[in-house]
Amino acid sequence: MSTRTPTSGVFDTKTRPATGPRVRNRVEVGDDAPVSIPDRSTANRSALNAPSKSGSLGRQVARHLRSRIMQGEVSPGARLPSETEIAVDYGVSRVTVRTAITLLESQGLVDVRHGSGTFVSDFGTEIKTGIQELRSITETIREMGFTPSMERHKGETRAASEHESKRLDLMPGEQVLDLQRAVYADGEVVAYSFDVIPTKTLDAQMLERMGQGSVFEVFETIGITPARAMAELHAVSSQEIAWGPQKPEQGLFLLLDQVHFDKDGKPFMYSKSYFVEGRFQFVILRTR
Amino acid sequence: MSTRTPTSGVFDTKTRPATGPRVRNRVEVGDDAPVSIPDRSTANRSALNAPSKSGSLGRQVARHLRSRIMQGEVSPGARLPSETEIAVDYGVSRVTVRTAITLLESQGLVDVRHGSGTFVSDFGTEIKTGIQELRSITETIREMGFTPSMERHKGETRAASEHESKRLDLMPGEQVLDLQRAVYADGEVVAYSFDVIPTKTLDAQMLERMGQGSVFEVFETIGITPARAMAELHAVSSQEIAWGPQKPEQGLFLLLDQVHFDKDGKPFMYSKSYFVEGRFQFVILRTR
DNA sequence: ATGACGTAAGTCGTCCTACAACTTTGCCTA
DNA sequence: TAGGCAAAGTTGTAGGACGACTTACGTCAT
Repeated sequence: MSTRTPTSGVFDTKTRPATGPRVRNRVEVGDDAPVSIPDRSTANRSALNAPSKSGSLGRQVARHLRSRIMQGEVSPGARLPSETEIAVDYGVSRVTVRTAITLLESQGLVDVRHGSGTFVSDFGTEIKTGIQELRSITETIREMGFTPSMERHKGETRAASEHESKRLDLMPGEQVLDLQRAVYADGEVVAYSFDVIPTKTLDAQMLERMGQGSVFEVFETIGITPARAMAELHAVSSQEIAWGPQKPEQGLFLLLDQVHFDKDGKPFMYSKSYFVEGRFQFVILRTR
Repeated sequence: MSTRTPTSGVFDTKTRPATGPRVRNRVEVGDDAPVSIPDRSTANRSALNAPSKSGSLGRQVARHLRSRIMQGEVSPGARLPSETEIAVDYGVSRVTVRTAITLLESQGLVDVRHGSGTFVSDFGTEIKTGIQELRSITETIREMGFTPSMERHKGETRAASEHESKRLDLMPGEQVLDLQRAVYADGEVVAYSFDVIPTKTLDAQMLERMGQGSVFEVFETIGITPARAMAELHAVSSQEIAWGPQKPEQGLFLLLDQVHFDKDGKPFMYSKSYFVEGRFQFVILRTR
């Protein structure tokens, strides 16, 4: 069973220059047994209740399958159980399983072959680093096996600029929280984050908590869940961005300029994230 | 019915500096009529035959719906016809329409609301610039309303480097076509493209045609269809990349370093695309 | 006239059953 | 041994049905 491994190691980290912690997943392309998943008779049916109550059934199944895949329960390249089996396993209809699998396929996680089966993509383990995933930076760093930390450089309320008002759909002169922080992975700076948050719907206590932990967590407590983000990508070379003792000398950054929207399509945060070139690995999966 | 327009105009092009042709879509946030689509009785059924024969029926419908949306047939924010209507319109089952819509939803093109309908995302017209779409650069430029052109700077066969062999899964020393081209939009250079293509499965005539038009078109004729691409993003500042009279002086580029895979998961091209910062707009839609 | 409430129509979500299209396997035959 | 054929398994599509949710509208009481 140890044959194959076709495109394995295409994207490993060997070619990295020895420059600090390269934030990225380790690639572990596993076996390709045509077999599938342990016994687990009908346990997955109830597994849906606990963590993922939100969204349609299809989404819930997709989430659960996704986590199982990423935890390595199915090796990259290996076949998933048939749609019928999965349906029985989760106690849902095959239609629901199909919507779930369609979702995973569009995310590039699996590869559906007519008449043959559904296979886990060979770069399945990479994808969680993907840029189209909506996660906070610290969360991403943690998932990649590093210890994230942040250092607040600035945190004050001021009037929004014209540019910010436009992106956040604010009235001119409305108050915003201006948050400037450095993001570290295992003690090395990997990004500089500039967040702008309207204070209209926030009280003082929340503003305080924003500066400490994850901004998204605070939003979560008041029922605001990020649903989408529109981002622009830019290459930036400037000495005006970074600060502190670890300020990178070359001043090269990858800028992720993005507006975050909640599920109702309302913008609730505008952030510019300057990633230090070479320290943070962006992987994109493009699909047909 | 002319109310609403919730988050319209969040991403317009007003803030562009007057620097040449900014390759990007013009945003035309239209009305938000709950109405839908012109008459067209049952014409769409046959419309599927012509351009899009490949892929499942669901994919074909998705492609066609996609093009209709992007051509502005439905304004952003407006509702699509109901799934049943679309099914009748195209002469397919509602199941097929649902798989198509699921696809579009996962691409962020539409927003499906239970009990209400399917709505075109407010940034619908932007997304075609999206990075997760798999298209050639020239194709993208053309879709954005500019006239693409290319100028070949170099086109020769040589042995693959170790780095390239690894990414393309080649034996050491295998021959590759080294293609270096400048990409123009309306006569202004927007990118510098470095493609490396294994010559093993190609004859001389094809190698010649590679240099001229779209590389993907040539691959198409021999049955190789791009299915996925893994890309890395980098910010690059260098004077060694560009050439010619329009060589940008600041030397700032956004590098898309990617390997293209066919539907069998085999790599068939390795390309580095250096986009001149500020000339080419990258928009990313991130979803939950 | 105005506001709250309930009803009905429209739409998406899920289910069931059935069959077609495709892939893979393995057996059978020449 | 090589080729082809058949069968089993899997995904793709179809049609019908009902539940869940949203919206609009009409009714009724204030």
